[in-house]
Amino acid sequence: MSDSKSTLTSAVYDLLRKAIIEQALKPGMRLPEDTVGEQFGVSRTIVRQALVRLENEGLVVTRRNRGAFVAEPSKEEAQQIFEVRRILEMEVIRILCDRIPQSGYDQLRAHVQKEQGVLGRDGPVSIRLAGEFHILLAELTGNEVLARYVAEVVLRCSLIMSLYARSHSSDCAVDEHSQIIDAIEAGEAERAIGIMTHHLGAVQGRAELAAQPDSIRAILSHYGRELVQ
Amino acid sequence: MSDSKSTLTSAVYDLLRKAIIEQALKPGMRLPEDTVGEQFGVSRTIVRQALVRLENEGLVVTRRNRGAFVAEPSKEEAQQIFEVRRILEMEVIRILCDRIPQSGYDQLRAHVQKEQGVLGRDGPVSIRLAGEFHILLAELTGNEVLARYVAEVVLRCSLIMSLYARSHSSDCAVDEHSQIIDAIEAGEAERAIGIMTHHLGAVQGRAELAAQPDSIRAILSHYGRELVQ
DNA sequence: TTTCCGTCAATCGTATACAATTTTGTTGCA
DNA sequence: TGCAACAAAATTGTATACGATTGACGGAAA
Repeated sequence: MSDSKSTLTSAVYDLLRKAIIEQALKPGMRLPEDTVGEQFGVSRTIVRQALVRLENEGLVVTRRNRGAFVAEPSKEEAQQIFEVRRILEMEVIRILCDRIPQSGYDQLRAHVQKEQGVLGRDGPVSIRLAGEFHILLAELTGNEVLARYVAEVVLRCSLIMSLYARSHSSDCAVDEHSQIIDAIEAGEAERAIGIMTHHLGAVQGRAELAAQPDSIRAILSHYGRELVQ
Repeated sequence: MSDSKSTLTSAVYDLLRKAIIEQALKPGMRLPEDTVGEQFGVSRTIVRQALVRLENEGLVVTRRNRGAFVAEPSKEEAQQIFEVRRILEMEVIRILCDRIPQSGYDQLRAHVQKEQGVLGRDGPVSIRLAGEFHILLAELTGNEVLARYVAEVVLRCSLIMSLYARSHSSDCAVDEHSQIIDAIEAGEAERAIGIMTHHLGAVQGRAELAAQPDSIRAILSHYGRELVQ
């Protein structure tokens, strides 16, 4: 992903992205170029380039002369992202049932074990790991373009969950991850797709049920935006 | 796409992207920040930001301390992009058969007419229009995220065609565009998907048959790279 | 008290400057 | 002639500077 790109820009980009996904930086939060730059000991030039990349991926939005903010996807946008995610991941399953590298199952099962290791806790790590399982699935297809898009929508889904979901409890999710692996290994594409659809539907459902943003600042900033514009 | 960013960066980005798609800037060509900046009368700061965006979309690659180049997708990468395009566009058809705005057919037919208007000529305009038909289809789904990804892969396919295809003659393509519209209007999802698959297959086939890059400079740069690294 | 307007601080948009790195050209030598 | 080493030019990576825009605060008028 970061190719052989400029070290500093990619470093800032990686850190900001991780902070957003792990909810250290919450949706709606401002990201002043000066502040971020001082924090990391780099100039605004670097931060700005990282922000451009983050905006392209939908994790950050910028308003002219106002600066960058962690994205707060609307419910419509969230719906669209989930739809695209479902489209892509269904096809990932189909491809994997057709062709999967030898080490694939080992990698997947190892990842699930990592997930089970942090199962009780409801922290940022489990959020990140849950997403990374799906990204790993996509990478195993060998199609890097597909994997990149899957990674993008999975990350944005993590952001959406942090906005709309009350709890990230992914207890059932981990179990479903195992079921997906089993179904792929059995070559039962349709069953695997069914589990994945159900899995994503559950994730999406948890987001939609808790329709209210759970942070006061998100609510306020939302109302504030309506007043302003 | 460019959001509310009426900035210089977006202007340079748009111009460069158009130039790449229309093959004014050919794959492998260098894009020195100075030169581009002088050409458009802006500083390197602006150009660099535009290049960052173009790289994120896969139209440009940059090598550290070496600068930016118009992307030269390998055949493997081209294959992957076509695969993702097929996945996305099939789903676009399915969605449109399910729901399509009233004005949809008018917009589509108007676009096909524009394509037929430039049918004889084999110039950059027809290349752009052919791609824009598919982007328009995606936009009609109402799913902006989906539309954005479709636009991205379509653009990259245009780049691939300019690398690997001997001729861009899209005579049959225009006709197939009409057939796709008809099938959608008739509500025959599977037939529409069949036509689209065949359509994309033909495009992909034209690219693969002419497996040799048709520009000497592309060949040389490829050999050059092998020697250096 | 409320509303309007002006000033001000904060922050961005852009250009430029300097350092670091790569590429190129040239010279000397085998 | 061919190769190696060194010097010069070109180009990128990063930081800083300055003008421009925005939003906030506060005072004055209705």
